[in-house]
Amino acid sequence: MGRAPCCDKANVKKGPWSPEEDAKLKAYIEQHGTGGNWIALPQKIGLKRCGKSCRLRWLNYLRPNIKHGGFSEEEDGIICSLYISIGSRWSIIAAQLPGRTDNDIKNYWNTRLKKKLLGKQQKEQQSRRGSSLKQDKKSSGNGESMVPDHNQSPYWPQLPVLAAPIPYSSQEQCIDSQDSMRRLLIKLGGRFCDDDHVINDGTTLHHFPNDSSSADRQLYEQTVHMPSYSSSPMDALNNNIGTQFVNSQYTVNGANLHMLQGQSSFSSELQEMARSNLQRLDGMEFIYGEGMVNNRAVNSCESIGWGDTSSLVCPPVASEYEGIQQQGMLQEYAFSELRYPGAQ
DNA sequence: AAAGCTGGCAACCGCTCAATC
DNA sequence: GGATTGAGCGGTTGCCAGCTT
Repeated sequence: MGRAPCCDKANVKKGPWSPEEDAKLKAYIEQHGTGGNWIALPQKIGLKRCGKSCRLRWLNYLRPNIKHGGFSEEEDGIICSLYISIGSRWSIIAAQLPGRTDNDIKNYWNTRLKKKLLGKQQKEQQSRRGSSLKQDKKSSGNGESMVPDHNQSPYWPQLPVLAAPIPYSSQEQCIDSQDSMRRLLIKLGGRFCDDDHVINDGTTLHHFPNDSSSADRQLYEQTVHMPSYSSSPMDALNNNIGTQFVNSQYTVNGANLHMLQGQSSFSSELQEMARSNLQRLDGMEFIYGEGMVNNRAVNSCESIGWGDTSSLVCPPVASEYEGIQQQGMLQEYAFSELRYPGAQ
């Protein structure tokens, strides 16, 4: 019954690998292969290491043709595209970058790429804010802005764009989702404005007085904010990926939260990121609730493993990953190009 | 020059899933 | 069919080098 124990944890060396250990492991694997059994490997070689540790060392460092550091713009683009499409599935992302390991990519994303993108976003926001302030001054003329002061607080313009275009099945759900939405916004590093009725389309700010008729607002939201999905949200996502959200803005009806129009490409990336990772982001549960995913109802309490979610994300990447073919890659490149024009 | 801080990276930990008994 | 283990994966931690004060 069962198999032999993995390793004697007390007799196992931890910490950095010595050149001698590296040499032993490399020489053995190059000559004999792993034999399909990592656990037995260290004993055969005479290494006081856990099999897991050997495997990791080989895969991340000793394996031939491993590249370290020096990520190109092209690789950046691929990583971003895939991260946004499938989330932090580093092994899958690594498989698209020959010579790169999942650990390397993970570290690169966490330490550099994420900051790089955030920095880019902040720059764009600042310049946009600068130009819109000029416009405000011009258009208001008398110095009285249509925009309430609170909208100029630092909390307002940095709101990340979040897509929540999935129709709610009930008003209650929508209202109950406020906390989830807040948590998500915080998690994504964004800020939100609690003030009612204020909508920012990226260039002008519209203020709905409290006594605005709901019909007016509904019309406004229908014509400007809410994209309509013909079948399912995810169909739309798949069909319009990379284009639709940039030009969309949303209000969450009754939720007192407002999504800003694509203030930057990175904002829409976060949108996508949020959409494709909903089941893994705390606070995203509000999006699905009992909503539809690819035309099937999803119970909000159901735990959805990644293995079950192939239908939720970009098909070429998530559902048929094993053979990501050129078609898939081309899609990713196109997607990337939309967000990083000229980056490749 | 030294102490403290920060960022990058290697390695470990803990979990899930598949394979095996 | 259930128990156990191995493989693989993503998240986290700890160390170290470089930078700042």
